[in-house]
Amino acid sequence: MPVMADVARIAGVSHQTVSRVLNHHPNVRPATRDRVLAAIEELGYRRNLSARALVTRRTNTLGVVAFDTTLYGPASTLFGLEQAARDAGYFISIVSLKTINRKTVGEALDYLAAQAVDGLIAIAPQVEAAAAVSALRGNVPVVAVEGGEADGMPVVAVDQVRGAELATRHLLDLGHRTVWHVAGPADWLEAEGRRRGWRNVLAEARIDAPPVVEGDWSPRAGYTAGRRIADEARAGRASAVFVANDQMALGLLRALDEAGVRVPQDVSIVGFDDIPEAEFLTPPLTTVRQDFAEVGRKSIALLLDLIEAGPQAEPGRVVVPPAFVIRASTAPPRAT
Amino acid sequence: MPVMADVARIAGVSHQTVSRVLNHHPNVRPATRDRVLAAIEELGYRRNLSARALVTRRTNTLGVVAFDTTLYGPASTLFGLEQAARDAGYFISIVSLKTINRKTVGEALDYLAAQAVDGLIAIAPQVEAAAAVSALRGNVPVVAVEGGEADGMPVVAVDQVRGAELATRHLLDLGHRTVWHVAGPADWLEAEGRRRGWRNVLAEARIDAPPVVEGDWSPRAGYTAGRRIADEARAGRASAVFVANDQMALGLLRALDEAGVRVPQDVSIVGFDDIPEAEFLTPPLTTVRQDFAEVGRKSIALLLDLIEAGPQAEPGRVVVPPAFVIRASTAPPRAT
DNA sequence: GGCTCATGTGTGAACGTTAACAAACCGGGG
DNA sequence: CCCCGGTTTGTTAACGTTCACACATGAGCC
Repeated sequence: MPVMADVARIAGVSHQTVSRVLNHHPNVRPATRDRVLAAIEELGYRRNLSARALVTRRTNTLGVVAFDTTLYGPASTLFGLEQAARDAGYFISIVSLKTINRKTVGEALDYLAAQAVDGLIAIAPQVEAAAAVSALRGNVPVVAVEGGEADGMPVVAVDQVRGAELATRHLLDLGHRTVWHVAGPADWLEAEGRRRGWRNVLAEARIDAPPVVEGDWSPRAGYTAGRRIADEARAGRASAVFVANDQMALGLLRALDEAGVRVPQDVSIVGFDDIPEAEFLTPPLTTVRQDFAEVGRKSIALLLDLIEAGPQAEPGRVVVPPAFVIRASTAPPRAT
Repeated sequence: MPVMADVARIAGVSHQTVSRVLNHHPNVRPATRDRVLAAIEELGYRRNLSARALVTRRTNTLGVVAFDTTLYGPASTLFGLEQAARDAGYFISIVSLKTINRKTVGEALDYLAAQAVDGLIAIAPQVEAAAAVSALRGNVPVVAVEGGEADGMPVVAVDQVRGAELATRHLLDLGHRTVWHVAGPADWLEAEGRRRGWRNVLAEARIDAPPVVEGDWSPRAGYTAGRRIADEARAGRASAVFVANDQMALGLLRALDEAGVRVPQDVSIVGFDDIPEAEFLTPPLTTVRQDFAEVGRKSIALLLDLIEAGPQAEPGRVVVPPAFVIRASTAPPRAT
């Protein structure tokens, strides 16, 4: 493998001049630059990033701590993150956690610290995760994705509350007397936001909120919730449900079908996420779309700002608006 | 940040001894080792990987080239890969491609080469992708995941043919006269394998294969295929379908439902992948499960072997068996 | 013509680690 | 007592970059 000195020899300059060309230093005569570039081309030279990192103390690598990257949301965010980082000339190193607690988060940060990442993105959807990252980060800049406002960490997130409000209001506007809610796990920030948005709208409309049906995001939880909802529907107490994510909505749809409760004739359903499957469920699901790719891009942009600006930059919170997608799982109630 | 020399001073040894302790060199007196370890602990010292990489010429980083990591399969494989690499003390650098062709693959490999990765995993599900990677890799060891036997690259893959055979045979065993197939894109290796398995079983049973219905993995394609299948079913020509993946099966289910074709009474459906949603579709989907995590682990293991062994290692092909999961979308035909 | 100043280029020394070699130490056998 | 081999430790020189500085060169000005 050729090194800088080889290029320098071929181009008839010093290695320092080669370095200057590579780093786009202004004070290089065009003719010289061309000679160097030609030599680089000729030798197929690539600079050694380890050597560079050693002296500049920057690795050009960003660390990402994520949780269950198998789910559509995190996977899409990751994709956006990776894309944006690459465009910005950064490398990305990912740690996917199976469980989130202080210990696993600590190990993840250790692992990334070992790599001397220049910055950190924490996909920290749980209250505890955000806190753990905040507590354990050294003095690396950190951006939280979908995190809370915890401890002055800058945050990039979809406006969950607004999304939930759109969903709930849509159901009320259709004429439903009230809206049930199948929620995500209580310690997830997104679940909390969606719950709040739902509650906001009901409160505003002076409607007593039905009890929250707890779930864990999984289709199975949605199925279990669906049996409960089916009972309520048959008793005439439920005609509209806002489900905290599409996967649960899918399970719920299954349970309602089993119970002979028709959607949307008997019960209207709204989901959250707009997974690729949503459009092809039976019936096609009305849902709230999150632009995960945009979240990824915004996060990288914010993190790079932070790295440039140094620690004096103020936290800030970047919010990405959700979109509401109306399909066939919602309709006016039968007996208006 | 403390460096090796600082640790050495505190421990009263030379930096070289510190290095030896860190690298588990045998010839260090236990007492000395303990002193060094204590000093490391005291200072919170971590070694600088850039400096290490500079002199050892190994970055301890593995590159992964992937395609659409938003899908369940690739995302799960990635997760397994990441897990396994971390366990083995390696870092992972990922490039997710939006489109696969020689140019994009070339850029991806360039990007990873810039990082001087020690080895490469190519999630190369398309014929062309595998070829591109094979052609453009330098002399880095490469393992293809779900790739073809192209050009002597070692491959780790789920046995697609066998999975398809299990699915098709199951339908025939139930008494169906023939089995239709909704296939994936022709240039995907997995699609090809599943198609072959389906054809094998029909040929073995001396049944003329119905025309292949082409799809592109998406729920939408499944929906389109479903309208076709519904027509065939009403005409009494189709009572069983093997769909090349679960997402398409989902869309197909939707189309059949719309057309008033009942599953499994009128038509039996088998999918492929066992996505988390499969169990909660209406009806719960009989499908072929792929152990993506295992694929990830096996790939890393194979790649590390290759890195150790050097280029003389023979290619080899590691096959992960699929599992067949029977649920409620398959039944004997109505008129036996 | 000599001075200043900007521009372009080269020289040497880091950066923090590992590798190669050398030296010191220790116990045992002659 | 001395030499020999193995174990343990230290010294020095890489690895390939960038940074700080010094040195040319040439233009512009008095």
